[in-house]
Amino acid sequence: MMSTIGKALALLDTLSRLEKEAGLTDIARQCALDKATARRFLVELEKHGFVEQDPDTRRYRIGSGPVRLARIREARFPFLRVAIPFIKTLAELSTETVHLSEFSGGQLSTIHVEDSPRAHRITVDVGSLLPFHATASGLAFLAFCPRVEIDEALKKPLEKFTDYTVTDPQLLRTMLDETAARGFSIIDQGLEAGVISTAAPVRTPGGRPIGCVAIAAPLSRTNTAAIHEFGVQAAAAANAISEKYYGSERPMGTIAKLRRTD
Amino acid sequence: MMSTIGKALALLDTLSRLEKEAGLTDIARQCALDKATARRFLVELEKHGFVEQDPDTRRYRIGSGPVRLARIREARFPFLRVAIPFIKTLAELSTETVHLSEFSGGQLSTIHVEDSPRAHRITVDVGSLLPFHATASGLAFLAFCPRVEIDEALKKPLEKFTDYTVTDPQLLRTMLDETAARGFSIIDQGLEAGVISTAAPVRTPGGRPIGCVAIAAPLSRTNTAAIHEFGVQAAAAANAISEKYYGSERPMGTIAKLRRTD
DNA sequence: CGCATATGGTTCAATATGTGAACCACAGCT
DNA sequence: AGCTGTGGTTCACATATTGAACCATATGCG
Repeated sequence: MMSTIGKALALLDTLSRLEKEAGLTDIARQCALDKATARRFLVELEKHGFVEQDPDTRRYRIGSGPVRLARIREARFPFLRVAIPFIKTLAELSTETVHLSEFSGGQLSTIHVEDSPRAHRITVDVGSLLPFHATASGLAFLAFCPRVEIDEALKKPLEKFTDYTVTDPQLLRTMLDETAARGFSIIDQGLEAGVISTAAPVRTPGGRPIGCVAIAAPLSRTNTAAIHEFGVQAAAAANAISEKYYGSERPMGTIAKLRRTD
Repeated sequence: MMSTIGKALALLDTLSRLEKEAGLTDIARQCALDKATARRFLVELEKHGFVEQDPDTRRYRIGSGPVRLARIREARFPFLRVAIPFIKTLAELSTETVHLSEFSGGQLSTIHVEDSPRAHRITVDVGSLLPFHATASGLAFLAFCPRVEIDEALKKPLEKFTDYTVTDPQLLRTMLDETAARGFSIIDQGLEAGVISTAAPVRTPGGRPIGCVAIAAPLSRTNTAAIHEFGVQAAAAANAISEKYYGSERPMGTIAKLRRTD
């Protein structure tokens, strides 16, 4: 069974996914918890500032506790601060929307977006989740994970978001192999029709992916060559971030050759 | 006894206070938990991205889970975004250090600071905690809280930070009354010698304080008139933030008259 | 080298802790 | 009046949490 802590954090998570503040009954239902249990959790979380209850409406929302922790985390581990300049440059270079994701709590979520300067562009919301099998980021992340984690990810039911979403584990495996070999992933309309994306992982010196740099473009104005160029650029940016972030430790195997020779 | 959730969140909190990443034994000791318990918590927290374990050093640090939540919180409840311009303006106007605090988890903590442009200035760290009885912010916050919460706050042992720190509950009560009547608080060297501060609460339309705007100045270059002027400015800023933040709902009683007539 | 003492991590019986059906109290609606 | 929806509370029962004692490994040291 899931621990109490796990349940409480899951509650926080669902509360964060809700469109807006929610009432006790709602929250309990959404989390599949008893009303009494949900309330005990909420009270406990509130004591520590992780949730707040509006004194008027009595509805609950995420509190400012996480904000405090986030500031400390960012101060010690300034992933965003390091990565954003590269993302910005990449957005200018590619003239397409570039977004950065981070792996956290078993999910890959968008942590920064630089919009394409063009009028016709892809928009991505900060905070949105990126399914492993249906997005370039997901694929790029998974491709550099240990075998076990790939197996586990592909074991779960894979949602079909568009007519083009690949849900066959076997086919996904070959796509992952290609991604690993190439250093970047390409997904054609996996999550949304009309969008093609490419992504490459930011990795620790040990080679573990911690997030991805992705470029998303309207399918209508791209071709194979352009996508490959984007992929190379994304890989270069991801690699540059990894290096800058972790200092100039050993430049990590497989993907190193992809660094642009500039 | 404290709930499991409480203990886990307390662990997160102490982990956040530690200067850097910490090992299992350290963490267990700091949180007064058994090693086994601490580890179970850490594992559980890690599953949800609230802590990370460095794969090499095996030490633990705050994870990126809180960052996700914080972004969502700030998107829905953009306190900082709304408040910062006012804080900036106030810093320019007063030429002293201005800081913004927020109530969370039973504590008042600093969430933003605009430094004085002067060389000789007070510095305040983002994240630092503001004791209710010894800071202008604490006093301003408490002064507009319901009686019960004042009683509770004054019941706790009150630390004496400097020779000037007021720790007598009775005297503090009269100071709170003055603060409530005036709309802003003044604390003379309550937390640090040589520093005088004034603060005013940001409040919900219902009148509940959610945080404070405070101005901190070196005692040596201020006088009664200047401090009062700062107080009025802080109250005006706090009020402006409250209004902007909560829309133009009813301008909330007591403090309304303090809005600057500009 | 061997012994001592750190560290991170694991086990399992005892019990403190969390659980949830049933329970209020209140508010809005018919 | 009743009905139905909230938020919130209680308490006997069940189970998740606890921590002393336990590894395994690593570092320090005479």
